[in-house]
Amino acid sequence: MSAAEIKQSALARFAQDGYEGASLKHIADDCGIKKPSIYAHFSSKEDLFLQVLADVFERQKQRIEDYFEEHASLPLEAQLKGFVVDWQQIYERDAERKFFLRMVFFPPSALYDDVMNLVYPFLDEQEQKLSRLLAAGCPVQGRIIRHPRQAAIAYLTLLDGIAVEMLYGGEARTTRRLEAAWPVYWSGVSRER
Amino acid sequence: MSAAEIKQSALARFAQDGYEGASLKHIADDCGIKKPSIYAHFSSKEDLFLQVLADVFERQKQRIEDYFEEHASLPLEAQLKGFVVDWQQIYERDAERKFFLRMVFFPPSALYDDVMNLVYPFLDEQEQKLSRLLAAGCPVQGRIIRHPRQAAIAYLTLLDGIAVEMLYGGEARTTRRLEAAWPVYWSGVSRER
DNA sequence: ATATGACTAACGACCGTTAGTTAGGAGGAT
DNA sequence: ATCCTCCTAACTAACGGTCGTTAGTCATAT
Repeated sequence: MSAAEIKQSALARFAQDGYEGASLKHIADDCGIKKPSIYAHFSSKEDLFLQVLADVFERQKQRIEDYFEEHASLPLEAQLKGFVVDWQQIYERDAERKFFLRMVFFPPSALYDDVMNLVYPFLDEQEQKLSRLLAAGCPVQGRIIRHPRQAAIAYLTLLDGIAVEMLYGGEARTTRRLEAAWPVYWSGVSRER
Repeated sequence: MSAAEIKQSALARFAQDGYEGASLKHIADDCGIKKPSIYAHFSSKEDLFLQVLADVFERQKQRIEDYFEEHASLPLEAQLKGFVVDWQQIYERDAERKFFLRMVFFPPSALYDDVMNLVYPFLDEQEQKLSRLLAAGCPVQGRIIRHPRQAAIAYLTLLDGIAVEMLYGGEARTTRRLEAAWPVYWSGVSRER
């Protein structure tokens, strides 16, 4: 049994039941060991949680970076919409996103500061990156008719709206929402109709 | 001490700490009684929670209804944007919204079905009402260039995106998000630029 | 020989809950 | 008016269970 396997089980439990709702016994059961064995790898529940949290944020950052690097040659609209689709597809089979969203929206109140010290820089960086992307992809006579920052904020709003539906709506409802909201967003920020 | 006061304290605690994270002791302390006294009014923690939940959904429904009735004479855009603003302003001083959003997004896993039996009908009704509003407000040669249902879904997506920012972003960030995203939405669904 | 990572046993604290008690107020009968 | 009764809503004490955590032990592999 490795620390990585424990973190994986913990991730799933934290995502499903929250920090307070997830017990070390459940986590231990999930990966086939006894509760005190966790303490051979982590000094406390809090320690386990914070390590999972840091890992998730790191991977999340990496994944976003990878996506936009891989699809840099696509037209801007395809890049942006594809990112949401990609996000959705991974989410379906990935407790990581649920954990991520849960901790961003409702961090355990005992660890509020620890969580938010990761969340705020992450969101700011994401907004800046998007602003640059929107500004760079559409120079002087480009298609975007909004200020890049405004288009970025609106995009993040859309992203969150989709994310919310992911949390409880299932795949069909999420797709429906994306297909309805994307054209509205795109025609709202671009010259196209 | 009345049952209503206990429910109010419970609401605040459930909103802040979640179902599992909120203990009866905390709730009792908040309203100045001892823990077992809660059982004079509620048969269990679950009972208390479910009563709070039902109340919140009832009031939420009522509030939405009242808003659109009061502002029925306004132009459609003002009605729709005003609703978001109204929502935001009430939220600032109201644990009720936080509770509502928390339970919609991350219901306690032990009571998942009870919560979702309230959530799904609520959301469906809201979508239908919005569709009717958008369809009725903009007949044949109206301003909306989208199918009413599509405009409604996109509106709900916007609403959720704003709600997310309310949860952790504070008032300033929420306003910034609304001011950025609203024009994008409106020009995306209407003839106006 | 030493270190790792499992284990069992048990700790104190807190959880939701129940039992049993008590103060206070309402209503009715004398 | 006063007594008696009943009900309500609070209380203290304590229950069994689970929580996170620690101590101590033991097999395995380096």
